[in-house]
Amino acid sequence: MSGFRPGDFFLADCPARLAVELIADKWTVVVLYGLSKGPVRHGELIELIGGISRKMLTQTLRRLEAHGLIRRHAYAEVPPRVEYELTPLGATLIDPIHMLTEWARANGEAVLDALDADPEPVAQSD
Amino acid sequence: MSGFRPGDFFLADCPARLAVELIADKWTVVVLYGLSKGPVRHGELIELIGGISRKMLTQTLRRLEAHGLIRRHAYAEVPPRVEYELTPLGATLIDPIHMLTEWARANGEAVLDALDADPEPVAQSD
DNA sequence: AAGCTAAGTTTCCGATAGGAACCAGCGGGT
DNA sequence: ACCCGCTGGTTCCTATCGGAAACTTAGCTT
Repeated sequence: MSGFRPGDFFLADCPARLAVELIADKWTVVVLYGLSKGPVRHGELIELIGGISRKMLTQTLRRLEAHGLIRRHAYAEVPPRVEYELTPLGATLIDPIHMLTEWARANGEAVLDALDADPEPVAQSD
Repeated sequence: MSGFRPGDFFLADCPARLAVELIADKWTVVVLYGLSKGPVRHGELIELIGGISRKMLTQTLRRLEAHGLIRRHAYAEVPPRVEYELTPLGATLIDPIHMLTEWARANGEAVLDALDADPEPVAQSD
């Protein structure tokens, strides 16, 4: 075909695809990054991240918890206090995420330049 | 707050967030990976990737083109032939993507284990 | 003339995303 | 005694996402 052979991982059915789809949504990477420096409370994440709704945060956290990437710690206090922190497994994702953020810092502007160099009607305002 | 100071990149308003949101959708990373070994035709990508619809592929390719990550080459032939390839900018994304796939290869199974260790009703079958 | 081909596009429709607003439990002010 | 508000979470509702499948275009084969 074009350099790939049927056994190549990542394309079609393979565990890598599952894993990539796990983190390839709007908030997962941002939330993981927000937890990268230690335990953080729900409300702290809300203002830290900026732009995420409570619902999406809770939903993202639940999914990460179910996938074993973070751990939830609810303290029986009033008002409630809930902290989230990376598991050792989750911590292994921080390096790849840092590579992405490094790329973004280095090339983000080039992407934006390309965007308004082609003012084609792609109808989206990323 | 919890180790972050206001100037930290990535959280809230910053170019890194824009860039991460650019690639944080279901297909972008997979398509870029599919192009990582040289020019590929539309139809080749369809069967190479497996599971993507023509519509989503076209849409993803258009967006990547608009962001300057890939280049489209349409040959005036019948039946049509269109090849896509990474731009130099797009090629810089391959390394971060490889880190993700390496992570996935190493830890994908652990994630799946965690998933069916918590059979909580998260109602999704990633 | 009919049918194939490859890349797109369009239409239809179910699934998902995501914001606004609401809920629960309890301590404190008045 | 009553209401307020703090915090994490959930419900409701709509806009968007995204897949399946039909349609388009134009030259070549049969």
